[in-house]
Order: sequence, then C-alpha cells, then structure tokens
Amino acid sequence: ENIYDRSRMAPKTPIKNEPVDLSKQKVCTPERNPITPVKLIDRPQPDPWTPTANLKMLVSAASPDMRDREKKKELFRPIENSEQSDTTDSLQYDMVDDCTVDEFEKQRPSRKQKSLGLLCQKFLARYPSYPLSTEKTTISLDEVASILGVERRRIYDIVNVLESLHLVSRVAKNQYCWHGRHNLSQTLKTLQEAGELQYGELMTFQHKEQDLEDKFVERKKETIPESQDRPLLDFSEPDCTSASANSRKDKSLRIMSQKFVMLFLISKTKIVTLDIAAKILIEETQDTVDHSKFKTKVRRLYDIANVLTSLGLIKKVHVTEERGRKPAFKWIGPVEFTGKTDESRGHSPTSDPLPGTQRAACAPYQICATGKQRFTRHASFNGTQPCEGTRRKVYSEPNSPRQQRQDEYCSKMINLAAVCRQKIEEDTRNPSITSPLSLPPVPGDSDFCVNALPQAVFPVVRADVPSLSLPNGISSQPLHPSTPAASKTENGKPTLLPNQPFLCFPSSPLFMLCGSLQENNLRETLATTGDVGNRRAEAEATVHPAACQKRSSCKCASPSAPVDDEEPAAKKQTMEQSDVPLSLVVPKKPFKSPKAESTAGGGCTSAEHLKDFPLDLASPAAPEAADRESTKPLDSQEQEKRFQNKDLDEPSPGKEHISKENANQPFLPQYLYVQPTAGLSSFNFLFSANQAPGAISLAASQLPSLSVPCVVVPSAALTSLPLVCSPTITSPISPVPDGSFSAATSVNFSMSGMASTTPVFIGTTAVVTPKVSPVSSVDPQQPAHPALHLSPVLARSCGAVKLDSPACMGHPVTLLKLQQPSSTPLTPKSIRPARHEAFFKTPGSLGDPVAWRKNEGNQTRNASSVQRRLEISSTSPD
DNA sequence: CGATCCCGCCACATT
DNA sequence: AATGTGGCGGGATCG
Repeated sequence: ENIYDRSRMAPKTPIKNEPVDLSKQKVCTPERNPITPVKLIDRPQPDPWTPTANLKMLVSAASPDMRDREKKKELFRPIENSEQSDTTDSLQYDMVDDCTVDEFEKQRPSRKQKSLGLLCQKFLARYPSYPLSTEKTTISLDEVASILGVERRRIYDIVNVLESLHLVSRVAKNQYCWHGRHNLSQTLKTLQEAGELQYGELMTFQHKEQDLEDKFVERKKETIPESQDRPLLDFSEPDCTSASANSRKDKSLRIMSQKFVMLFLISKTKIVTLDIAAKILIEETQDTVDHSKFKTKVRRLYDIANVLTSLGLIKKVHVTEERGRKPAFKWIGPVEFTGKTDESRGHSPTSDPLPGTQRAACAPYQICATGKQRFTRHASFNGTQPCEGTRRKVYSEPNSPRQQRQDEYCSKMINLAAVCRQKIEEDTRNPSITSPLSLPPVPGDSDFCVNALPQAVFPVVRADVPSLSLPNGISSQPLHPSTPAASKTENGKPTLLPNQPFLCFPSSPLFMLCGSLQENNLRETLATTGDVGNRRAEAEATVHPAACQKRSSCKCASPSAPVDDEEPAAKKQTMEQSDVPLSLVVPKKPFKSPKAESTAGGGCTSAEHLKDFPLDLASPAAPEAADRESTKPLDSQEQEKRFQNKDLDEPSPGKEHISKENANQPFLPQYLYVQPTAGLSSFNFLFSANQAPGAISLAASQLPSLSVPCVVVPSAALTSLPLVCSPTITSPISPVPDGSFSAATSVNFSMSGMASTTPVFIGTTAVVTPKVSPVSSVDPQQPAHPALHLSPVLARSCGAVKLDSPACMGHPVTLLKLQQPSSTPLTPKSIRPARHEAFFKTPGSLGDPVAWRKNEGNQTRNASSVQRRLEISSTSPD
C-alpha cells in the first residue's frame, strides 16, 4: 500500500489504477523495469481517488490473478504491440524520468487503447470463430475480465452483444458458453426475418433512412400497438414480457443489439445511420425522444457498434446528407444466409409447431427444446447447437428466469419463423415445396436428412454426427422423392456435402440423384425474382456492389449471383471472388459481362467454379462458411448456373418452383450412383448424368461450374479409375475450361494415390489442388480453419461412410484437402439449411435482392492470429 | 465543437 | 445480505 501511495504524489493525470496498465507497462518496458512490482508501484495513482479505487488497486496488485493476467496478456501482446510502444514509456514514472514528462502525459493507455472495440477483439481472439463441435468453451467472466485487464462491467457489454447474436450463451452465473460463429448465419437470418416482419414494410419503401425512419415511427404507432411491438422485439430477444416476469429492463443492450442488426439486414443499403437507429430503437414512444434519451441510446449504439465492428459485421462510415455528415455504420457481414440458418430452426420448429417435441434425438437443437425447456418452449437459440447436453443441462438447471426468457425468446423466434414460412408458402410456393417442410417428423428420426428440394436432390445424408456444428439443425431435411434411398441411416449414410461436392455412399444400394442443371431454374428463379429483379437491379446499383465487393468476405457471392443475373451481379461475384485471395483462376465462364470478369479478374470465375467452396475456404470468410456454408456453395453454383443459363438457356426442366435456392439446387447435377456391391470396399461411383463431359461441352464456361461433382470411386474402380472428378473440379484447377478438367482430374487422382482401395471423395468444388494453392496464396491463416473444419467433417464422413475405406483413415490428409473446399464444415445438416432457406427466403429474397449475396466472409478475417493458432492446434489433433 | 465512448455509480436481479 | 448484471449518463478524448 505504501508503495502505491507513495507512488506519485501527484501524477499528472491521475490514472486510475488499472490492472491493464500495469501489465502493459511491464510488458512494455521490460527492459527498463524488469521488475514488475516496481512498475506497479509507480503506476498506481497517487491519490486515491476513491476508496474503491485504491482498494481495487490493491486487490489487483495483490491478486495472483492479476499477475496471471499480465502474463497472459503478454500472449496477446502482439495485438497490443503497436500500441505499446507508444504508451509504454510514457506511463512509467521511471520512464518519465528517462523520458520527458510529456511522454508520460501521453500515458499509455490512450483512450483508444481501452476502447471497447479493441477489448472485444482481444476477447474474440481468445476463442475460435468456429470451435469444433466437440469442444465447448466456457467463459468465465471474472477470468476474462482479469485477463483482459478490465472491469467486469466491460465484459458484460461485449458478452451481451455477442449473446444477442448467439455467439455465446449464458450458462450460469458468471459463465458463458462460447459457440462461435457456427450459428451466426442462422441467427442473422432469423433476425432478418424478424426484421422484415417488424420493419419490412418500411423497408420496401425506404429510400432514405430518414424516410424510413419516419415511416417506421408512424407505423409503429399506428399499426403496431405497443403490445405487438413488444412481442416482436422480444422475440428477438430473450426477455419476455409475458411469461416470465418481465424482467427488468434488462434487455436493452441485447435487444438493442438485435434490433440494430435487424436494421442492417433489412436495409437495402445496408447502411444505418446512428441517429436513425437510435430513433427507431427508442422504444415505445418514439415521439418523445427526448434529447437525453436519444443521447443515451446513441451511446449504447456505439457500444454495440464497437462489438459488431470487432466481429467484422459492420464498419463505420459516414453518410452525408443535407444536414451534413452523419455517422453511420455499414453492414459488411453476410447478407445472405443460406446455410444453416434455416435448416434447423426453420423447419422443424417453426413449421411444425411442435413445440414440444418429440424428436429430441434428432437434432441437438430440438433436443434442447425437448429436454428441459419443453415447458418453456423450444430450445433457445443459444443453446442450440453448441451447447451440448451438458451444457444444456447446466443451462436448464438453473431454470432461471433468464433461461425462461431465452426460451421464450426462442419460441418467439420460432413462431416468427413459422409465420414467415407460412407466408412464404402461401405466397410463393407450390404446395409441394411446402410439404417437405412439414415433414419434419420424419427427418427427425432419421439421421440423415434429405433435402427437399424438389429439384435437385441429393441425398444428403447426415452423417451420424449429430453434433456437428450445425446448430440447429436439425432435423431433417426433406427428402427428395427420388432419394428414398437416403434412407440410410446411420451407418451407411451417405454423406453429402452440401454444396455438393461430394457424396460418400457407404454401401448403399443405388442411388440416383438427380439434379438437373436447370437452366430453367434459373429462369424461374429469375422469374420469381423477376419483380425483384428490378428492384434488385436498383438496389444493387446503389448499394450492393460496393459493399459486397469491398468486403473481402467471401461470400462468394455466389448467392448474390443468382439473384442478379445481371451484370451487376456478375460484377459482384467477380468482385467478391476477386476478393478472394485465391489464386486459382480459371477461365471462367463466359458470362455475360465481360466487365465482371475484368473486374474480378479472371480469378473470380475460377473461384466460382472451383467453387465457391474452395474459394470460400480459401477466402477469409471461408472459415465461417465452412460449416454452414456447405449450402452456400450450392448457391454459388446456382448462381453461376444462372448466369450461364441465361446465356445458354437450356431447356432443362427445372423444377420450377420456387425459391431461388431451389433453383439453385437444380443445377445440381444428377448423379447416377452405381453401387458396386454391397461392400464398402468398393465405393460407389457416382457420376452425374448431366454432367457428363458432353454436358460440359455445353457451356464450357458455365457448365463446368455446374457440374458436379462428385464421384465416388469404388475401390475396384479405383484401380482402374482412380478418381472421377467432376468436370467442375477440374476446370477450376486448370485454366482450361472444358477439356482441361479431365486433366485436372487425373491429376487429382494421381495425387491421391489412394488408388487402390481407398475411396476417394471428390467434391466438385473441392478441388484439391486449387484449393491448396489458393489458400496459401490467400491467407495463410485461413488454411488453418478449413483444416479444422474439414477435419471434423472428414471424420464424420469417414465415420458415416465407414466404409471400409481405409483410405479415409489412412489418408486423412488427402481427404482433407479434397474435402476442404467443398465440405468443409458442412455437415450433412448444413445442406438442409440451404433449402430451407430457399423456402423461407424466398419472400425475403424477393424483397431484398441483396439478401442473396453473402457476405459471410468477414468473419473469417476477423479471426485473430491467436485464434487461428488455437484452431489449428485443435484441428491438428483431429 | 461535435463525435465517441470510457468509466463506474447504482438500481435491479439473482443467489 | 451479498453478489451478479447491466442501465445509464457524466464527462474525458478524439478528430
């Protein structure tokens, strides 16, 4: 104590003691002051500003935690390094001596250094964006606070926002469970849906934010009574008025966060100004808007924005209007959520209102619901996947109001979703489509799920792995009629990667997969979207390109593409693709707009072909996408197809229906699966009927991309044929469009070496080679992710397949490579989502062209180096 | 000087 | 009552 007091009688700026500072100092000036204690002494503020402060200081100084924290901090140093240099010196008193006073004035900790955004980055750096499903990470608030050297209060700010996006969930007091971004897209999708419901109309009109806002306000008042209003909101958030006692205000930060995100998601421009957001978010009465309240809201929004920025979901921009320049934020996160999002949640819960729950077994998601929460409702979002039983239990145990709230929240969400679906269905679709949704029950049972796409179908099999990352997932996906086979249950389940990349069939009888490439689909899609098209065009023109492109995220854009067939779209894609680091370049398709190509550079195309998958992987975004994205790839492909289709316009039959996504799927190639024999030994061989080379010829450019992919080679076959690659794959690899692929293929095989027995999986998307290169080229970091993700997948696939294929086991590496691209993270489940989305999405999509695009990429890049390392390490084990 | 937003008091919730 | 949460807004910094 003495020391502290002594420390400086009058430090210029009495800095409150901060543990952080101390640590930093130490770190910073190790040279000078090797001894930590000394610094500490110095640091402390001379005057005890507050009794508390002193106390804290003492405590911190004394507590081992602090020390640990310091040590730990060092780990993070890299992040701070830049900063440190400056600050370090100044602070120290000692330093001061050395240095000038001025420096010391600077004080190390500049405000920026203490910013919530930075803190959030550090926080996020501690956890993997895409944690393996198996690992559950619990976060101790106290621990984190001490490690990061901040008060717990600050951690709450971060966690609350993360919780609103379901990146974490509260397990117990002081304990949170880290879920990572696996569910992010789903969550966003849900928010988008909710947002559309709430604000949708507004959006339609919205031109300016301002207008929007006004309308919004009006609307709110008129149309929506508070009561309603609330619910919606609630739905987005855990709280609940009704059931649980409405707890206090507590929702604000979380709810605000969700609403804020919603605004972005429903905004065509993807830009939301702070003031507008504040106005909209001011609950209830908007009118009042007293200044102070507004001001407070803005403050909160900054807090939220900082966290979202750290997550790479938004970035700050300025909007200049008549009035002048206004602070605003632009959404740079994923715009389209195909993937997982719907999968689980969407359907089952929603569509079927079965809340309760029967199939617990199926999806974790549901399980949750079932299990404990049943009384409450469905599982909570949060809990969903990541949490496992255990967690859940924990969760549930408490049965605290909070949970209830969450539950409620979930239920609300679900309902919402249901509503949306209904809507969609009504509007859009064919009954047929719908039906699949209804299926839920079935799916639940079986492990695998089939997608219901009317058109293309793959049997997707869910591997056994229930636990996959897919969050919600769940349940089942509707099967295609054709796929009866799917039946596979567990062992044999074939695994399908969402995008298609590859299928593994254990030994199943024969499968026929059909997916026709459908140009029609495209058209349909287009048609569907037709209306949208216009808008879309506009929208794109305005917003989209810029945003999308800029973001490196990968998103591959593919999604967007579909929607936009137009050049803009093309551009986007290209752009996006271009963003992708991938080196691969393929000759791309001759699309429509040369521009696009030009812009994107050849790269884009290639990327597409490769697919998005690989690309995704490669790209920063990839990581995220990986799991959930499996679906995406499809989309992307679809998009491509669309493009192509337009050009080409094949007569393929499309299915017509529906949703874009469906459309997308169409292009899935049909596969013919031949089963060798029962034995696994042999792999089945699949080839796409459509895709035959000839098909390819069709559009060299396009088709290739379409094509599919996968082939499974029977063991026997292997010898002779090592692998069959889908044209697509090849194409990406080699620049040469058509023919090239063959070559490429061969290459791959050779690589694999798996020849004999090992089964080979090839994903269209995943071209091994390309992938690799791209990755390297792109991001060094990323590779890691993919690997990680992949690994799990692989494992599953293997497991699922189980075949005999030693190959899987034996050559994990190889497999990984292959898989990575496409499958990556996907789990069988993932596949489903896409479709769902389609269904659900349709409406949205129509409404919002932008939606198609994905921006997911962002996240990836966010991952800190640390994170990556962690992941990698974890992965490797796998 | 307006935009940001850190800081931490203090009310409410939970244990 | 103690402790956990987190609303809230003063006021320091930043630009």
